[in-house]
Amino acid sequence: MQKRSRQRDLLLEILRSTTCHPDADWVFARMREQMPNVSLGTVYRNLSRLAEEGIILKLDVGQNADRFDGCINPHYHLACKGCGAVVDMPMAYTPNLNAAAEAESGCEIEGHALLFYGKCPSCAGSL
Amino acid sequence: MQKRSRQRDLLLEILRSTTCHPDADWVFARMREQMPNVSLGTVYRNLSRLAEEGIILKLDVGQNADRFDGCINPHYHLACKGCGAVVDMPMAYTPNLNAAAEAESGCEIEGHALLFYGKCPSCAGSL
DNA sequence: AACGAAAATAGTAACTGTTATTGTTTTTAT
DNA sequence: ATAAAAACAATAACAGTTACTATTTTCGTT
Repeated sequence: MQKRSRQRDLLLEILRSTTCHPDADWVFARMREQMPNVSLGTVYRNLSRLAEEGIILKLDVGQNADRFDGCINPHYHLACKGCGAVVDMPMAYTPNLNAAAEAESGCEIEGHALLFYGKCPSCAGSL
Repeated sequence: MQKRSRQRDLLLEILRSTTCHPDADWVFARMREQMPNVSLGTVYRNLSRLAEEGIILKLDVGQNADRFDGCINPHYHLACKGCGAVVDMPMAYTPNLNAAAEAESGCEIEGHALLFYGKCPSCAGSL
């Protein structure tokens, strides 16, 4: 039987109030500001759990640490080679890709992740 | 000034003779069969280096360990939730996606990775 | 072919992100 | 209010990877 916790509520609130696709450490730091004794394990445990429940999204962006996203409608991302940021791409999600992939492959497709690499608007042009 | 090494030559030969998108440990095991004193550090060092030089491909498939691919013409992959395998998808690479992404985003796109998740042909249907 | 500087290696220690463990606290149905 | 279940804080353990150091290999020069 599942029970609420102030820690998980705060975590979700923090994650939903940013667009920065943070990693566990960033979330931990924000949590500590309001709840100084929260432990890193709790952050990891709840991030995993919420992701498994489909309440948040876990992103694998090829950098060392996993990133998380409070926005769960399917969309694509760019990992910026300049500043390391992960930003949402303003382009339509293409559910057709799944069918296209299933067509000749013999695979059972459940979903896809499309990750662009390059430079975010702030870093483009600069270097 | 760059120098060849028997270790790196063997590594590349091994990687090019398989289609299984192995991780560092797998490569290490195959290396040891033919070169019993090779060290794991050497495997990691050369995998990174070859990937940086664009001679091989480093894949980030959301599992714990990075995977590597001796085939560098751009193509897409599926990470199988059943057996953990990473398989090539028989579908055309879409260079247009880069332009589409660049269009409204203000980003400078260098490339993209498209990863499907689901089940590979062997695992599809089974469970 | 031998020499020597630069590059690469083997072996090992260290580091990073994450998960597991354990004893305590919090939650919630009764 | 009670007590069982769930979640927690703190910390240890773990996996994958990188860094270090002393030794070996490569290869241009002699």
